[in-house]
Amino acid sequence: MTTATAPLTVGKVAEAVGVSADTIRHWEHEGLFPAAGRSAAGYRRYGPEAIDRARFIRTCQGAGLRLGDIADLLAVRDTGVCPCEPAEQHLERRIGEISAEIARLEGLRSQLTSMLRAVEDGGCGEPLPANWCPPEQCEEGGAT
Amino acid sequence: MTTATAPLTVGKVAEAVGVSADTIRHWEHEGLFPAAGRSAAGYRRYGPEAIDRARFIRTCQGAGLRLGDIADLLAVRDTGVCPCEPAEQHLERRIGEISAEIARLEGLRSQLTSMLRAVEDGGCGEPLPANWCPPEQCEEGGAT
DNA sequence: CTTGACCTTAGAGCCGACTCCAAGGTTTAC
DNA sequence: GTAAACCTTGGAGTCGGCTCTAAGGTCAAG
Repeated sequence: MTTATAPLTVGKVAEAVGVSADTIRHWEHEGLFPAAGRSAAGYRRYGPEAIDRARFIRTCQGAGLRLGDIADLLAVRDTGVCPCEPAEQHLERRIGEISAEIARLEGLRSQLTSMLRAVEDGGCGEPLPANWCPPEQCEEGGAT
Repeated sequence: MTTATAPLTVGKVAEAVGVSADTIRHWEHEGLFPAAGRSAAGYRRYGPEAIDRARFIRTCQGAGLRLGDIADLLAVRDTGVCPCEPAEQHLERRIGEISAEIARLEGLRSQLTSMLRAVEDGGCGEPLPANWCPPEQCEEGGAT
């Protein structure tokens, strides 16, 4: 059992989860990583659990959570309790946000699509609520 | 016909289209508005066409185009030609981007939804590909 | 012992579209 | 004539998550 806590450097942790060392340092700066232990020379040294932590963060990011949210979850996790409860709330909120965004984008897309169709069909007729054309030009059927 | 070109100030133009004067100045800075004429005191003075221009910009923004895209369209518009052709390309590109984003968000949402369901159902069982819980805890069926 | 790959720091830069600030000059309404 | 409401400028700040830089110190391999 004397496999000695492998003295991971920041770069090793980063590599293990597929991010840059800068990113890990950034996470530390943002409070997602507690201040790491340091070697004599001042290098950050991590135990293997740091990789779990980093992976956790990545997973949460994959789930669309922001660093601030993830910091919340980590704070709970660090008490030794599963962050499921707060995670539930974050997830619900996030799902709501995503649904709203999808709805917005779908509305936008259908708007753009009909614009595009109008442009393809009739050219400069009246493709838009506003005037694509300079007021002097293209004003053939000026129904204001 | 001597209604004299109403000497609109930046604030008037802004108000007419529902943005701030700062925004108009920002647009000018970004090249969407040509340098306006100035009054003796150095105030920007606009003719009524500035309102058309601003409205055009707002409409394009509503269509999800970025300022850079809109600047392109305006450049065409300023030659006296309808920007329908380039607009078509911008619209197509934008629609593609939006569709991709919708797809991404839908994937994300269904992922989050199933996570949420798992969390609601079973608690800390195995709601996530990563470990929500600190490695020491909750590890009941550790299939790595 | 040298070379090269790592590590350290603080701080600036990026994307997009504003928004706000200070400190002053101008115009307008009463 | 005076006060309020406008205008001017340039530059910094906002949000999010990095990414890059410079100028140095450290460590492992050969």
